Amino acid sequence: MLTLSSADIWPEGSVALEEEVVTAAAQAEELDGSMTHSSNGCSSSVSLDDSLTSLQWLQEFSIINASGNQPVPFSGQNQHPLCGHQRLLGSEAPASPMAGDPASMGMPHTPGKPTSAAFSRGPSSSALLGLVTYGHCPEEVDYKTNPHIKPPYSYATLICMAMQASKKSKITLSCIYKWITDNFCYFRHADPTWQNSIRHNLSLNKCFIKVPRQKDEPGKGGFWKIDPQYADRLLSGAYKKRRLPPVQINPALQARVRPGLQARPVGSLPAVAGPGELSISAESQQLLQEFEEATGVDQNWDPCGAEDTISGAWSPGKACGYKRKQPVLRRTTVVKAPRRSSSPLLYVDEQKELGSLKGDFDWDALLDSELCGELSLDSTCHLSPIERDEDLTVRGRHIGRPQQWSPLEASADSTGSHILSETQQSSLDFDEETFLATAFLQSPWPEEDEGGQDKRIDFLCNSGVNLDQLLGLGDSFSGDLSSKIESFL
DNA sequence: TCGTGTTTACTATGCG
DNA sequence: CGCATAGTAAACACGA
Repeated sequence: MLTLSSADIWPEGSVALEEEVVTAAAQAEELDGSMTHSSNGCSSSVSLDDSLTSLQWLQEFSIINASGNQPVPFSGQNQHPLCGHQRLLGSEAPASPMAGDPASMGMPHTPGKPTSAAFSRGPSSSALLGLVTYGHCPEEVDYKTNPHIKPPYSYATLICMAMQASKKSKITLSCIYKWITDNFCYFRHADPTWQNSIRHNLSLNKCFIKVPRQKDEPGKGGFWKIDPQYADRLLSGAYKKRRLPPVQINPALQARVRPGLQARPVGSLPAVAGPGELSISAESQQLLQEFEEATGVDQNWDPCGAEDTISGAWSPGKACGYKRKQPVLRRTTVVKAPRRSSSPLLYVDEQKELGSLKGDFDWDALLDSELCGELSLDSTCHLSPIERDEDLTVRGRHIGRPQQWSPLEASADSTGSHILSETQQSSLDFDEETFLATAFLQSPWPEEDEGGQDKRIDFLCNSGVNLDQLLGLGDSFSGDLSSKIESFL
């Protein structure tokens, strides 16, 4: 039994265990296809002989472990301290198993999976909410369960997060894939070309260092680690994802939600969902129609894009008005058929192979983290102090109080869904997103009740991770940011 | 065959 | 407008 502390493994931790980690990771990879272990407890002690094979390090990212054998931090509805509206936490997930993942309708649900479903309010509305989440900010979208909204993080950041989440000095490409798909539902259903982008990013980005697999190590590919000197840049948001278009909806799912839409007038919706389609209540359809009318989504919706979607050749850019030129036949005269998205199968396979997702990355927990316990995200995605009157400045940006809600928010009633204007969206700064995400990574425990605190303490006791280590994260975190967080804590 | 890794090309976006 | 960054697509090589 070997216990790894975060100081040992991330990001500049001792490399004394590196060989063990590599070997264990290789073993884990060998068993990758059978990673169906359920959590064998919440201890953060990492046992090389079993936990690495079960990727327990990912399990440790379960913030609100709402599994049936774990106390549920939240029960019922909570007035979310951040956004000032009703939201359901933790315990809601089992009650509405598919709430956050309408695209997985019919898929076996893992009871107690900490699906946060921050703004999903039931199976009928969740799909809609995914669609109407306009100008989303990460704290308003449950990326873990919302298959419609592409996370606003750059691939480099996603990779970095995966690496950091792994708590290992190096991880395999497949682990990166897995972490991303585990924690961002979007990628479970998206065209798998994002994996190409991940690989492209790993190869091209100086931040990532390839660690070749030892000769005697079985498995494919090598390991990847983050260059510590770039880690802070990544985590501090220096590597920004370019601003997102107003709406990034997974057209593959959009097509399922709105089959045959192109044959209908703009703004209209199918009255009855057919087989294999998502069932959307009339109320939800009304909301969606209102949304479309308000935002003009359909005005920008290109039926040709839908065709592309049907054929599986989709990219987020295409879905949001990116008029790609006619494909230029370069380097080859052979026009390959567009790759059909294998995401549904992928998802099925994942469910079968992986069982419960190991990489619980609960965005609700991010919201409810200690950091956010005193901060909120207003409609402009700015952090706002809740309990305090004084304003805050994060990374040079003023943090204001929530000031306005979109009209559609009211129409979304208790859903609490935020519909942000484009201007508001444009104000979304990746620094803050990364800040929050990183803050979560460092302090992923909600401070909502004793159970949560107990778990946190338990983790700290068992994992050998102290707060300083969490806050320090080597050089991966800029000092000013750390001090700000510490001041919040 | 498939996963992995590299490379090139192109386009979009944001910013000075 | 030019540059840097980022995303997408594709070709290709290599090894398990």
